[in-house]
Amino acid sequence: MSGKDVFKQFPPDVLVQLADYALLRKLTSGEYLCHQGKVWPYAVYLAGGHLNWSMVSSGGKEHQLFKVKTGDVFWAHSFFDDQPMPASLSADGPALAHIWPKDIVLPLLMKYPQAMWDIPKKLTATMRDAREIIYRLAFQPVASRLAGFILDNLELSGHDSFEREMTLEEIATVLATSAEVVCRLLYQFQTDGILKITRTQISLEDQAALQKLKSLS
Amino acid sequence: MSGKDVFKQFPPDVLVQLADYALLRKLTSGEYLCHQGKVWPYAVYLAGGHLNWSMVSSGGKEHQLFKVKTGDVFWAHSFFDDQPMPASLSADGPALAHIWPKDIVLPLLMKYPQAMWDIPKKLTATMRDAREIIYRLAFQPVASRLAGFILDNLELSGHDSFEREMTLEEIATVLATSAEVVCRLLYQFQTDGILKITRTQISLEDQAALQKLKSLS
DNA sequence: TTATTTCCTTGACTTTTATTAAGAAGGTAC
DNA sequence: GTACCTTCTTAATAAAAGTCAAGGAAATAA
Repeated sequence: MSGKDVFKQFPPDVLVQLADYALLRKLTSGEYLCHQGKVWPYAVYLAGGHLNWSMVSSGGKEHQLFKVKTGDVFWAHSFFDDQPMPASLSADGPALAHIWPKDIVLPLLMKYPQAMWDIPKKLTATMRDAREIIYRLAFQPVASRLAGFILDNLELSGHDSFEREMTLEEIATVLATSAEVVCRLLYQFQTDGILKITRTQISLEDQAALQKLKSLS
Repeated sequence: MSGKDVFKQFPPDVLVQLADYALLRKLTSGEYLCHQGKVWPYAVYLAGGHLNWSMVSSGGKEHQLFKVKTGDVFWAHSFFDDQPMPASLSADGPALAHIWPKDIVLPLLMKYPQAMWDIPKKLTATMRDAREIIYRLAFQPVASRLAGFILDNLELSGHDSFEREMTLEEIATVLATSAEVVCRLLYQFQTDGILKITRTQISLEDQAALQKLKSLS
């Protein structure tokens, strides 16, 4: 997710005006900013912390689709079509969000088409993310999805090992599987000489094998 | 998918101008309008026939995400970000498409923000569709997805039975499974008294049971 | 510290899904 | 009609994933 691109296209005086109108929401860990099923026509600028964008099934299972990170802008679906939100945003740790109701932002967008043009750009980026999620669910087994998840985290950490700050349960909601399966696969990877794991740390032993495991569809 | 909403927001003279600039593409069955992996910055108005929006995995499996129907407008991802297309559009039967390159449409959108505003609306609708696909893949077994597929087709047909015009192979690409599994499940549904099937026809016997099967996650 | 809770780990088992192979049924071309 | 090709059907088998249950390890609270 890129930064607050849309807002860059507004002239300075409008930015000041927007800052004035922003509602500040301080969120404690786990608190919800918006709920699946509720109409919520807002734009969000996340000034601090992370938000989880996740879906809950009728059977109570959860699937986390992506995170909104500090500095990101999030445009709620309801902002555009006044329909209920298809998923929920909840704080992953303490977070600070600036939010604007549709009524405030829409007139400004109409006045500054350059700013509005950044919205479809941003939505397209989100659609590409969704496409990746579908690709993985449709074509890749859990082991491949887990391999991809680990590679992403290793890249983020910059090292060849990382402390995971997510529980197995949370990882499972990202991969759309269960904690037991994640646990078993991690140890399987270790048995295969691909990783070394402790209770909370994962370190890479064989990058090529992990890459291969990720991409094998 | 709704109709060509965006174009309704342009004044009549602009619509004439757009009609002039449109490139006409006649497609024969199976022909591709755009290819996954290629940059393709166009907007499409489908004047006749259907298009399939589908993804292919590195292993050669296909997953059809949705159809573009007669009268629909399709905004290619590349139109907004100049990146390669994440999936392909191919003709499902003969089709006629009007296409406009980004260079032509973008200046007009900038001039008529009312028209541009319909784009995020449209993209949001597509994102909601993608969300449904993810929901089904993440939470529902193949049997539930098939139940939903049948219910959708029954509703479209307006009767309590329909001739399927798709092969089992095609249905399988929609449900992200294999033709054999689809076949077996159909006969399973018949055994359970939910459907009656022939080689090409499906008729409903127990709507409640099918509904339940669909929603059980 | 001890008690309590959460998280991790593992085994046994079941269910779901995929794969392979073979043959039958229907359609199409000649 | 016959030959050919596509599609459908079914069985056998294998692989993948989910579930349940139990116990251990670590973290946290009292």
